Amino acid sequence: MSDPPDLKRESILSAAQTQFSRYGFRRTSMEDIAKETGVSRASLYSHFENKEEIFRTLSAQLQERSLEAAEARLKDEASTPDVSARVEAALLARLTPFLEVVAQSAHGSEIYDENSRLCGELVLASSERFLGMLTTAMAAAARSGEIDLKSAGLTAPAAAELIHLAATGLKQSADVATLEKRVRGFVRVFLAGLGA
Amino acid sequence: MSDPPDLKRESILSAAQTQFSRYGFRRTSMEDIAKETGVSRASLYSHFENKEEIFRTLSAQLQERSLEAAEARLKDEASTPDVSARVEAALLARLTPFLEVVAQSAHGSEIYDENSRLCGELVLASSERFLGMLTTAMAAAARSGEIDLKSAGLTAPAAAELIHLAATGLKQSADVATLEKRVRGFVRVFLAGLGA
DNA sequence: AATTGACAATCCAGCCTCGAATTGTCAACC
DNA sequence: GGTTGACAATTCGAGGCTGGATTGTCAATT
Repeated sequence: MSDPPDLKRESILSAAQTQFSRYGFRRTSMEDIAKETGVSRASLYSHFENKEEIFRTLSAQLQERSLEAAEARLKDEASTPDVSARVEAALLARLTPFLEVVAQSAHGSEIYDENSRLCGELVLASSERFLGMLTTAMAAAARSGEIDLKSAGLTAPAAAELIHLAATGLKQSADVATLEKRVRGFVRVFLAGLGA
Repeated sequence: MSDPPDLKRESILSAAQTQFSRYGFRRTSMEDIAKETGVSRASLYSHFENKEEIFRTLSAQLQERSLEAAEARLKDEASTPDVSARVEAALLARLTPFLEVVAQSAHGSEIYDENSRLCGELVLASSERFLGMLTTAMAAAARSGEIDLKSAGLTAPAAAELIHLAATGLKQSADVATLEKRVRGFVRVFLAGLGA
C-alpha cells in the first residue's frame, strides 16, 4: 500500500521547508538546505534534480496531504453524521496548511508566487479535485435528503462551487483561529440554508 | 446638493479611463490622454496635478459610485422588501464595476496593482464602509425579525464579514453574467440559512 | 482664465560590465 | 550504493551609461 519512505529524502524536504519558510524560495540556496540537513551540498543532487524539484515535491506533498485529509473528513460519515460538520472539517483540513505556509512566513507572498510559477498546473488540478470532492458530497447529501438543492435552485456542482469560492475568500484570515471561526460560521449558515 | 460638474474635468477623466483600460496605467502617457481628450498635453495640468491624480480621481469616483449604488440598494426597502434581494443587489452593485475594470481590460492586474499602490487607503476605507453598510443591514434585519442571528450564533458584524469575505471569493468570475449567477445563488442560500 | 508650444529636467528601458554567489557535475572516496 | 571536495559554468544583482520618451513648467496667445 504505502511505499517505503525515503528517510534521507524526507529529512532534506523538512530542512528545505524550514529554510524556505525562513528566507523564501529565491533567497534560500542549496548550501543553506545542505547545511540545515547536515549534509554536503553535492549530495542533495543524489536525491533531487535541483532546487525547483525540491520545492515542487514539497508543494505536491502539501497539496496531497491536505486533499487526503479533506477527503477523509468528507467520507467519515460514521463519526461525523452531519454534512455540515464534515464540510466544515474538510474546508479546514484543506485551508489550514495553506494559511500556515503563506500567512505564517514573512515570505508568504513570494512563496505563493513561486508556487504558481513552478506548480501552477498541480495547484489547478488539486483545486479541481477538491471541487470534485465537494460536488460528490453535496450530491450525496442531496440524495439522502439531508440537504435540498432543488428548492435552492442549485445543482450539486453549483453548490460546491459556491462553497469553494467562498472559502477562497475566507482564506484571507490573519491566523488559523480566525479562519476556524469564520469557516465554522460560514458553513453552518450556508448548509442550514440548504436545509441541512 | 450636487456640485456643478466640471465638464472639462469629466471629459479628461473619461478619456483617461479609455486609455488606461486600453494600455494600463504605466503605458498610458499624458500625451495619450490629451490626444484622446482633444486638447494639448499642457492643458491637462490646469485641471489635474499629474497622471497619478487623474488615476486616483478615477478610482475614487468608481469606489464612490459603487458604494452609493450599494447603499441605495440596501436602503430601498420600499421596492425591495426582501433583505435577501437587497443584499444581492448591493453585492452586485459593489462588485460589477470592479469586474468590468479588472476582468475586462487586458491590463487588469497592472491596474489592480497601481490602484493598491496609489489608492491603498481609499480602497481599504471603502471596503470598511461597505462592510459597515452590510453590518447595518444585518442588524436591522435581525431587529425586524427577518433573520435570526442568535440561533446561527453570529453577531451582525460577524455575519456581514462572512458575506463580505465570501463576496471577495465570488469576485473571481470570468464575466458579469457568471458573477450574477453566483452572487444570486450564494445570497439566497446564505440568507435562507439565517432564516430570511 | 484657459489654452498652447516650447523648454529644461527627469525618468526609464536597454545595454553593458563586473564580480561574487550559486549552480551542476565530476572523479575520488567510503 | 551514497557521500564529498573541488572544479567550471552559469546566474544574478549592483552599478553605470546612453538616448529617447515623458514630464512639469513656463511665458506668450486667445
